[in-house]
Order: sequence, then C-alpha cells, then structure tokens
Amino acid sequence: MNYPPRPVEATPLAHDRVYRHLRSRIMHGDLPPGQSLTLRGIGREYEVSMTPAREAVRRLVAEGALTMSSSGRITTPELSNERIEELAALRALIEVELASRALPRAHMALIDRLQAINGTIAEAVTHRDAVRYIRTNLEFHRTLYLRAQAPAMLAMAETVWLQMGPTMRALYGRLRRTEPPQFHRLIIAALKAGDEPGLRLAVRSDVTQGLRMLAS
Amino acid sequence: MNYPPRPVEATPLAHDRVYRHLRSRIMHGDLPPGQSLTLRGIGREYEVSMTPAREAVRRLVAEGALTMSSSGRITTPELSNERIEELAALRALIEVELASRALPRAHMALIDRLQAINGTIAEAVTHRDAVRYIRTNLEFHRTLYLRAQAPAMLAMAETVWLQMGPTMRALYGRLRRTEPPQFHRLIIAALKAGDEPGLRLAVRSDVTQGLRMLAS
DNA sequence: TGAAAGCAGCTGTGATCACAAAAGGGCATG
DNA sequence: CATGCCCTTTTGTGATCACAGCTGCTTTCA
Repeated sequence: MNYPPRPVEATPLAHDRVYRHLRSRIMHGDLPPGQSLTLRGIGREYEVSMTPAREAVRRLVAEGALTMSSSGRITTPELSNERIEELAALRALIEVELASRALPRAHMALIDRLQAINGTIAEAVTHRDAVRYIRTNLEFHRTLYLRAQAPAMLAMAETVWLQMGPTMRALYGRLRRTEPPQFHRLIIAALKAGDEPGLRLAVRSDVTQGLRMLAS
Repeated sequence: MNYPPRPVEATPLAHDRVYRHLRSRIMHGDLPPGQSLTLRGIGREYEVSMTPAREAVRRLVAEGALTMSSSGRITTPELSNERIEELAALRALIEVELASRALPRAHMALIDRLQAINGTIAEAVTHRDAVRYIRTNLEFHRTLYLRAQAPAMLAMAETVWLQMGPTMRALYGRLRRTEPPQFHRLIIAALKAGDEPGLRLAVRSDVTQGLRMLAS
C-alpha cells in the first residue's frame, strides 16, 4: 500500500525508481490495455538489471496495476465491464467518504487551487490530450482528498485509479468531448456552500460518469 | 491485488508458496505487531533462496501487510490509533456494500453455513484462542461476501484485513470476552428477513466493534 | 494451398555472489 | 555506574548466470 503523502525519501534505489515511474505511466493512461512488458525490456529502458525490474513489476502486480499470465507474461490489465462497474462503485464509496472528510477542512486557498486545476483540465480537453486529461483530473481529486487527512483511504483510492489507468485511456480516447467536466464545478460549488449532501452527490456523479460513457 | 476466488492454480512456484503462507499467518494474527523478519530467515524457513523470499516480502509490503524501514528492515506494522480508525472506516464502507450486494443471493444453504461458522467462533472464544477466533471470524465475513460476486471489492476488504492482522491479534488477546459475537446473530437475522437496512447496520456495527475495545 | 511439425529466440524463475550500510555487542573511558 | 566508541555480524540490494517453458516463425509435407 502506498501511503501518500510520501516523505522526502532521498532513495535513489533502483527498484523504487523503476516502480514509481512505471506506476505513474500506468495510472495516467500512458499504456493501453493489454500492452505487454518484459523484465529485460524494462531493465534496458531504465538501465538496471532484471532484479530491480522484477521487484517493481511484482509490486505493481500486487496492486493490480499489471497482470501476470499463468506462464508469467506481464501485461497491462484488460478489464471486463463487470470489473469496471465494480471499480467505479469502489471509487464512489471511497471518494465520497474522502470528500466528506475533506469538507470541513476545505478553505478558500484549496478551492482556488481546485479551480486552477479545473482550468488545466479544460485545456487538455480542447487539445484532445487523453493522458494530460487523466493526469490533471486525478490531480483535482487528489488535491481535494489530501485534505481529508486519511492516508489509508487515499491509498485505496489511488490503487483503484491505478487499476483503471489503461482502461481510462482507452475510454477517454474514444470519447468525443469538448467541454470540461461539469461535475467538478458542482463539487467546487458544494465546497463553497459547505453543502455535504450536495458534495457527496457531485463526487459520486463525477466518478461514475465514465460508466455512462461505457454503456453508450 | 488478490482477486479471490482464485483458480485452481497448480503453481508450486516458490515465491508464491512463501507469499501465501506468510499472508495467511499475518492476516490471522499469527505474528504480533512490530515482529521483525529477515529475507535469509524466511528463506531458511521455507527452504528457498533469498530471491523468492524477497519477492514474497515485496508483495506483502505493497499490500500493507508488512512495513519496510528506510534501511529496508522488514517488520509487521504497528498501527497508530488514527490508522486503525481509518481502516475500520474502510471496512465499514466496503463490507456494508458487499453485504448489501450479497443479500439478494443469500439462500438458506448460505445462512446454514454462516450459523455453523458462528458455532466454531463460539468455541474459539471459550478457548481464548485468538488466532482461531480471527480466522473463523474472517471466514464468516468472507463466506457472506463471496455471494456478492464482486472480486475487486472483496480483494480490497481482504487487503484491509491483512493490514489489521497483527493489531487484531494484540487487541483480541487483550480482550476478556466469553460470549460469541452478538452482531453476527443480527447479520444472520437480517439475512433471513431480507432486511437490507438492518443488514447494513449489523455489518457496520460488527466491523467497528473493535474500535470500542480500543477506546476503552 | 493448407496445416502441422520443428526450431531458434525470448521470457520468467531461482540460486549465488559481492558489496555497502546498518545493527548489536563488547570494551574502554569518563 | 553510565556513556560513547569500535568492530564484528547481519541485513537488504543489485548483478549475473543456468535453466525450463513458452512463443512465434519458418520449413516441410500432404
């Protein structure tokens, strides 16, 4: 479990560096579903031997970010619709709780930052940049949830994001959209008003909207 | 992420065998919080080299079942009270949802099995057997949640159990109790009656009761 | 033209080793 | 008697290697 906010960690350890970089790429949709990876390939890319590559992969497999076939082949996961629905339900459960816990601590400075991030998301949308869209969208959520002061819950939410990463890329790539996320504005409005039921509904709507895309 | 129900898996792979056995010991409270482990020690115990031991440990660390210090020393986690509260809240969130999804599929055969398991729990309580108590208690919950047909959610719940394993042992070991869990009977009653609100309340009460022990 | 057989390359697994850093214990000193 | 220092042992890390199994392509035969 990765408990963010991580300490400063002056660890130039090879396996950790590989792990972090791969994790970021997967979470943000850099890799499509079903993409295959090899230990030697990863080692070559990061200029390390197989050992740290193996440890990084093992860790990512444990978090559901990568899949290993019975013969040990490594690929990014291809999620079934049932699995996607389940992960979205988990997002709704956990993130609604995180938002609710963040609400009493959300001051104006946080709301300003959220609005700024929302602006960046709008840019990504107009540029049809899926990776940047996913990255800034998650940054929006993470920024809010960090205020909840619940690292174990945030870690769980991030694990779900990680599992959905490659699929999100495929989904958003297929999407024709020109407007920034409407529910983010509802989230910000509810935060300003201190409206907890409204916040819960807005977060739930936002994290499950991908499902509607999928169904259509 | 470990998606139970696992396939038959005829994998005698060393690292997997070590992982599974260690995982079971940790989840069921075989190890106290703060217990230190070494790769060479694990390798000796399971008659393997350091490599599979390292992979198993890496996987368990990723799931929060073990902690690594900055220098790489391996111990079972010692949870702060805030972390325990958070994990209990996660259990409540996820397990209430799992129970709710299992309710429409819970037939009499399942309820009979749950009652049988409850009998075993009562035995463990009278014998003051903490490990057996934890094991059968989790078996009760897992048996119910398997009916929810939501492997990703169940995996999340198990990850939380895993993180709480050593602490649960310490808590229940400190507990003076002679009666079987009252909330399990409420869960069974709600299942029989098809009473969803009652089931949600009973599950929430059951998974957060450890907190009241902690506070007292 | 088609499928099946065989082969060469590649992939993950696990063992072993060298190495640096940390831990623990024993000793000497204040 | 307590405290700080040093040395020995133990620890995790990463590289390398042998090996078995799988993949995928080429070749061959019907």
